Amino acid sequence: MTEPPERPTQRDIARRAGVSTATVSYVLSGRRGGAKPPPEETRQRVLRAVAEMGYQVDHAGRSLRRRRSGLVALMYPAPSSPWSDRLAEQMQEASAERGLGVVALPMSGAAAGEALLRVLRERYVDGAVLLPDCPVDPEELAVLARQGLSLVVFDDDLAPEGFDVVRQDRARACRDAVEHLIAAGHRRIAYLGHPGEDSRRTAPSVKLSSYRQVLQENGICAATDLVLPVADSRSQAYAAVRDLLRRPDPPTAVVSATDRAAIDAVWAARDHGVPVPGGLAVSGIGNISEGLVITPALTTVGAREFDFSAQVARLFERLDAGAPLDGEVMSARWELIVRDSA
Amino acid sequence: MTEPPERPTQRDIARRAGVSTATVSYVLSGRRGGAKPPPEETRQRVLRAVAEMGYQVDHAGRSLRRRRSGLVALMYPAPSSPWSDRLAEQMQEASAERGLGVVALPMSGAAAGEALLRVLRERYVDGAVLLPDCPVDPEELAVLARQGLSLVVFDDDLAPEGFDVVRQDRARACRDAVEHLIAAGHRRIAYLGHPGEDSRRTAPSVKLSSYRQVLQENGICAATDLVLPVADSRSQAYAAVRDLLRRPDPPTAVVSATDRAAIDAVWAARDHGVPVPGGLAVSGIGNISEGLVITPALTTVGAREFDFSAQVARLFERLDAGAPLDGEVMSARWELIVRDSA
DNA sequence: CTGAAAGCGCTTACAG
DNA sequence: CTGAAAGCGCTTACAG
Repeated sequence: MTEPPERPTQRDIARRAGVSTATVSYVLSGRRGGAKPPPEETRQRVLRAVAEMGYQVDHAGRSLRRRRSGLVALMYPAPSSPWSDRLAEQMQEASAERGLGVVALPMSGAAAGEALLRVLRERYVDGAVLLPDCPVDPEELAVLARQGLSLVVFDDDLAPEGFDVVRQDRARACRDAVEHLIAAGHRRIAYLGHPGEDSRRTAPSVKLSSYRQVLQENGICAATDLVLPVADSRSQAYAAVRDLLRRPDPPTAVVSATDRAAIDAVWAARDHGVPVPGGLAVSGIGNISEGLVITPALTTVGAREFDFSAQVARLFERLDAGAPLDGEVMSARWELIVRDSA
Repeated sequence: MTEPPERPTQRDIARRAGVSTATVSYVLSGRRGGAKPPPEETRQRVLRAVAEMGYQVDHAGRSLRRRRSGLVALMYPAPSSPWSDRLAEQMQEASAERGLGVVALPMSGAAAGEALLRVLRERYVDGAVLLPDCPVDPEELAVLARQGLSLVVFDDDLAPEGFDVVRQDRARACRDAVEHLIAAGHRRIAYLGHPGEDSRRTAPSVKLSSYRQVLQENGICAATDLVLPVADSRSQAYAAVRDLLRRPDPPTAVVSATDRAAIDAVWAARDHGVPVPGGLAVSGIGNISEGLVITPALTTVGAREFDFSAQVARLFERLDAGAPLDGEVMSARWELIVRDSA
């Protein structure tokens, strides 16, 4: 009794159980329009054949016929963060309840935007949540939404056009952080940014341009040698801040595009005898929980709640609605959270 | 001229361009067996129709027909880490070159193992890399591999059965770390572990059981109040170590299941006036780059190279091979990396 | 209550 | 060089 060399299909099951493929499908899916389900005896025969042959439904066949993949995606710029992990987890839970699956699309490198769009355009998934800074063309999103794709997009500028938009007001919050530093008397303020942040599609990013704007508004020249693309790597951030502090004219404050890098900025300063915030004030962006627990607690900018249930619920509302819904604007506002590091 | 209300199909394109669907398919895929491709004039007509109607190929239709999804998956236990991020990136790059897509499956919660298996069983992907501690039944993997799924599995015990296995020898390395602490005279050694680590399918995990074994071999009673499930959260790890140090009989050393938590253990100790390693020796597991840069540099256990190209290449070899390949054993050995924190 | 049949969108040997 | 046709695996109105 050798293992089946091929994957069995419903036809194989039907033959073995002595029923039609329709009956097999009804038994397996539990669906049956309004009508009664097959009687227990038939059901058992089918299930036995399924078990004996190791039958598994085929995703391609099912989703072609159903016109639905039963899958949703979470798309976010790499590297992942506690926030993207958390959202993935919440989507996972909500999806499992409905028998749906979740895939994550961490976008790294140049090809990432294209890969993301393919997943949406070719209908690998029925819906998706896009976290901020996903490199996609708003036009495209509107077209996809019109074709029935369920989309919840974190973006501060995009108008909702058949998809929902989550506003965070990141620019405002980032500006608040820089202004906070300036109000405390800082003039030499370094910025730890994402690599390539300067040349994004909607270049430069909200974070970097907020930094530049506020400096300019306050008559401070934004020295280019104070802008460092190290915020995605903790070790790079640590090393960069260490080097910064060794310069003849070190900055007195740092804003970091990520809390991770900000925290390493704090350690770098402390390790080199520079007190925080006395010698170097540090503000992060993102509000991860680690910032609360370090000494000094990290001043940062971000959402207060570690909770995306409203956004996830909205995605599933869209999925459940037969017809396309109008776009809605939701809020998950970022705020300046002043703690001890700045 | 309003937007098409539905997604156009190749039939629509064919009609518009005045050709057959076969020609449309040939033009779009660039495939043509051995034969010559359609002439330029026809090609242009088709491409124009595609552009005008906004045609996008349908993934379900294509993969049903091709018997391939053109997708590979990376599966790993949540939360993500620099290693999983890095592997995702490398898979992304290699896949983009071949016109394939990559999805990540971070597994969190109880339903995760089931969700993972569904993705593999229902053939949502053509292949996958499974990082250590994915909660799957080896039997299942063998069956899936036999049915032609390409699988590269990080596991120290599993025999390769139609899939490849990457050996890391994690138990050995973890034991080395604990022995290193004991050799330095430590007797009260705390362990920061993953939540639920004690009751895994193959319970308990390699890391925890290595810790317990070495203590036992050295006649040290493993106090249960020194085992804390905080290694997945930096803030929890920080708080836990802080509390540990306030006890009347604090531990003199800590082993952590993650470098992240180990690093926060270092900070917690330093913040509370306990020198590292003098007052508290700390060893991590994982070897993330951040550990190199902190002060004191983190002693840890892990792979030396931040590079998965051999494993990724092997996955694609499998994918490219028409027939199923035998299972191969690869090595990405973990080592004890002694630096300054222990 | 069950089965025969159509058809989801695509690809590909094959006939012309 | 191009098109008609079969068929991938599944689901579902529909006829019996």
